[in-house]
Amino acid sequence: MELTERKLKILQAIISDYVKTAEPVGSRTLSKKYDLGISPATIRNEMADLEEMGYLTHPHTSAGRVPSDAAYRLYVNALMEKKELSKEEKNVIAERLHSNVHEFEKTIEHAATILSEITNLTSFALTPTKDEDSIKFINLLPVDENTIVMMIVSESGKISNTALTVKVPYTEENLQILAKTMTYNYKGKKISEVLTDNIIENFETDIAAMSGLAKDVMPNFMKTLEDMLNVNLYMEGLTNIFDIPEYNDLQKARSFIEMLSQKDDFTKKLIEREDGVIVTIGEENADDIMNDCSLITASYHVDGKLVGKIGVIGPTRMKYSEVTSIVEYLTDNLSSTFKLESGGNEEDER
Amino acid sequence: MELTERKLKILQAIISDYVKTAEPVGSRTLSKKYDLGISPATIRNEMADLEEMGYLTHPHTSAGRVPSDAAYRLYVNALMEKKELSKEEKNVIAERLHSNVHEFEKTIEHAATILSEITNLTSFALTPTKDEDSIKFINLLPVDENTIVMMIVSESGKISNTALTVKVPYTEENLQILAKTMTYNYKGKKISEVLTDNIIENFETDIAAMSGLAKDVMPNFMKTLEDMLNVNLYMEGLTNIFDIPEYNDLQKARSFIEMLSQKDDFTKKLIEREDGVIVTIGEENADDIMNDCSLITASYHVDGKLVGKIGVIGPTRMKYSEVTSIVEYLTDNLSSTFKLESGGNEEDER
DNA sequence: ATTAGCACTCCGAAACGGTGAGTGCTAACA
DNA sequence: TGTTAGCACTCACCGTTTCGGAGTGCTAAT
Repeated sequence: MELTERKLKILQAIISDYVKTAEPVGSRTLSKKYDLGISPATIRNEMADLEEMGYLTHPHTSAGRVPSDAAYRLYVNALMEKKELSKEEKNVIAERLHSNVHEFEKTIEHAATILSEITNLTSFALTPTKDEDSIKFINLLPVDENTIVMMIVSESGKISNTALTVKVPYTEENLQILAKTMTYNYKGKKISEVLTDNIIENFETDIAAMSGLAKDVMPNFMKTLEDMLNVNLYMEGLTNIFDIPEYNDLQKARSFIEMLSQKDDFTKKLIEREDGVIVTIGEENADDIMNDCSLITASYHVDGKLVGKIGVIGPTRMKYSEVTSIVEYLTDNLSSTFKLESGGNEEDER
Repeated sequence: MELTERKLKILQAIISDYVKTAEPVGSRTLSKKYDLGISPATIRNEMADLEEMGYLTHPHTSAGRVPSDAAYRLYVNALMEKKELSKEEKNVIAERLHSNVHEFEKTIEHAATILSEITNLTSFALTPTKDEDSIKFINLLPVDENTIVMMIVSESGKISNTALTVKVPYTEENLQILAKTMTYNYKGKKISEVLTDNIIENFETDIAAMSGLAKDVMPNFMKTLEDMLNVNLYMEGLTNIFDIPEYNDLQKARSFIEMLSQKDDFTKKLIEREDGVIVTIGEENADDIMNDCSLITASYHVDGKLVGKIGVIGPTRMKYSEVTSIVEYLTDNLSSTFKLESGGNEEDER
């Protein structure tokens, strides 16, 4: 069967109405509210066709029609006109985002807050995966007799440090030497490689002769590196779910919240998604428990290399056009923020 | 009216039964399940008395009795016998806690996880308030031409650092001098005082002559100090609420989750609570939205000075005896862990 | 091809009635 | 005088029924 112009119009009207009201939309309502120039009966015929084609469903015989996942997909791919955010909207977002840039992670978190407040959905933000990140230098600093601080700075500017207790006495000179040696050995190496290869072991035997210090330091070194690879997930507006009619039911609200509370699982799912603006609708989500959700994510870049993600999750019935635009604008904005911040000199246009 | 021995026994039985079943308990059930040696009719009379005295309520005429907040309070204060945890239980907790001590904050977070899993309630943990913490030393380290790292170590062992971009060129010597001067000026001062007094301004004028470096460094210094004062709230088992019959209702579950999602507010409430093991029941909680929750918190100590909190929140119907013991044991354990960690000298068994 | 008309379906809200757990009261009992 | 058995009464709960309305699909007329 052909998807005629008229069918598309009707479909669009149904989607638009359903997104607003969350009620199955009937032929009468449709012909009244949207002047399509045809009578309810005609619309009914068309709707029957659309249902046959898989774009509409029927909660039950005597109810109106509801768009299927396929309908939303069609809408997102073809029908939807990208909503250009107005100047004011853009300003609001940009201003709010920049009102709070003094720290990297805070900015990311803040972005999630903004996103949630604007869309009234549950939003999340993922700090960059640092697989590509490499070690810039390592420093060891004395604190007191049996405490030292190990500091690791990565190429991307991430700093991580740990206090560690050493059992053997140390001299400041020893520390310096160990730090220099470590820097010399690991500088430029990818963190993930340092962790997977058994570089550490080799190194330990090399240096063992020098001092027992290394024995105290190295295990912590690895742990700290692990921490540096960890991504953080921020989530905002979790309780917005309660305002959404689809989830006006204890079971559904429960499973939604439980799903998002499994932060590790959810993080993994997010990391696996492709970069760029990605929309997955209902059953397109591999995971069963997300089968009546839609997920919109977009990736931002730090320094052109590291990639983090930000996005929203909500019912399949959502304002795809608007939300997509907002998510996209936010990530663009984040990317450019982090380009400026890290380098200061923006000569490259990639 | 007198609270006779028998009335207390009945009350205790009612509480015990209600805590288990979450169903209003009737006179017949009571006389059958607990051999009090009196008939349902007698129990009814006593229950009527207890109701008059404010210890019981009636959901409706023909329902069993339900303990009031006052009853729980009485129970906690007088009736409850402190449950001594068994050796195994203690071992399980201790082992789990110590399986993961490589980092301070992680340990705290981990404690919350354990607590939630054991009690099946929603648990939380608060990192110590650092009002009392003071600065130990400050260091500035070169990274590249226009990036340096500022590291602040506090008396309690907390380390915090930030990368900052400096606009003026610097020499390593300059950094050293600035760091030394800062350390000299702030060492031993409480962080909160440094932030509130306008020490900074004075300092800035002092040092202005030396280099423009200070201008780049000082604002970041304050921000980092602020961050160091911030406490973190970890929460676990939020969705346990869904398994509790009292919250088997969208409205209630919603308000519970919303309340706990206001992390800032909730944190404030926790900080304001006294130290030690504190139990607040239902309407005893100042906040309206917590009027049908009970809150059990206890404080742990770091290095004998800083105080953090850990606890659970759940329906007023909870196993006070058990939960209190667990919370207490956990905090004791945390306190001694952090004593060991910082000091190294363990005088206690284990 | 479109539309008006009509019988039909089915959800959801409201009304109904029976059941059972539990109470309060009274009178008998030890 | 405290305790208990008996009994009438209450009321949430649950399944059933009823009814109206929104919406459909089909057919026949335009």
